[in-house]
Amino acid sequence: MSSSAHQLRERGLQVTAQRLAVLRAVAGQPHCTAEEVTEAVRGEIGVISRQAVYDSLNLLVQKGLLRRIQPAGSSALYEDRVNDNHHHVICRRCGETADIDCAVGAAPCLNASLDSGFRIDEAEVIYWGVCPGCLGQP
Amino acid sequence: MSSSAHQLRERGLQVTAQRLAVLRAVAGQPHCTAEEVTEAVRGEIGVISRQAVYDSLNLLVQKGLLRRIQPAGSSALYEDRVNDNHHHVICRRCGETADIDCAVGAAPCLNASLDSGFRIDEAEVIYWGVCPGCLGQP
DNA sequence: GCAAATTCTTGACAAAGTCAAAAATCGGAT
DNA sequence: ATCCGATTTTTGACTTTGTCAAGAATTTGC
Repeated sequence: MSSSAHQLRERGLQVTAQRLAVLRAVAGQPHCTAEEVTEAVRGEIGVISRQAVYDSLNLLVQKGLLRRIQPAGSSALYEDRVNDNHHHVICRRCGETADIDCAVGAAPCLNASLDSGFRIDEAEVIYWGVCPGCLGQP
Repeated sequence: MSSSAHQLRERGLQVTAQRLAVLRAVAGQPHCTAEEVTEAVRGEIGVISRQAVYDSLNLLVQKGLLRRIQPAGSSALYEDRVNDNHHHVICRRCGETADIDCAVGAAPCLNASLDSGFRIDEAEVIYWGVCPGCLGQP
């Protein structure tokens, strides 16, 4: 099995109620903000400090258990879909964020950059548009 | 001709020393921050308020004279290359940002999103890696 | 169960940007 | 050329998102 506790231990991290609750919060609400995580965790384990939320999120992102996206005009969002090269569509009107699988393949557009001199390790793609809900109300 | 002043008037905007200086600042230093714009403008016309910088940048972005990119972990950057579908590479170590033309074509990856229900109008791509300069010093 | 290391809490702080109202400037009409 | 209304800029407080640092609490290997 691969419980959250186990995943933490595997990476040399201590298992704490806060971290477990943060992981659950993100799993339960993909594309959530740090603030939404805080609220969800408080609903579950009572209290958590803002700093613990940020520490946990940063650490979990760094250890590869969570992924952070940071779209223009919004605070950072977190999700637990990791290592699967998907991208995001964001609604310009309501900010709704959805996952999207890139049709180009496993490494979208990575061939674009051969002559830049950079050693590139990630291509991040964000699509901007209007979501189905907002399309209905012009 | 298409001077900056002319471009402003075309869009129904008044021509002010501040706006012209902001446009020149961004043209002279692509991928600059609002703060760098402020410094450049102050060097040129003496004083400008922070609010005027933000107002101008926002307005010019909205009117299509500038483009804003907002990479994770950095403040917003502005550039005057507009309407030409280029993307960006950012160095994870020093933050250097360079332009890059997408090899995929004029509308990169836009086909990815047919089944999302979103009406997509832009695909924003940011490549993350290490720049030539930083590669030399490990 | 204990000690050392890690983690959490608390509270101050920082950066980036926005809000609102008053002052100044721009530009078309006289 | 000047005036007046509309737009733009200044000023200064405020908000949001996140970080820093030090001490208290928790976790975990022994």
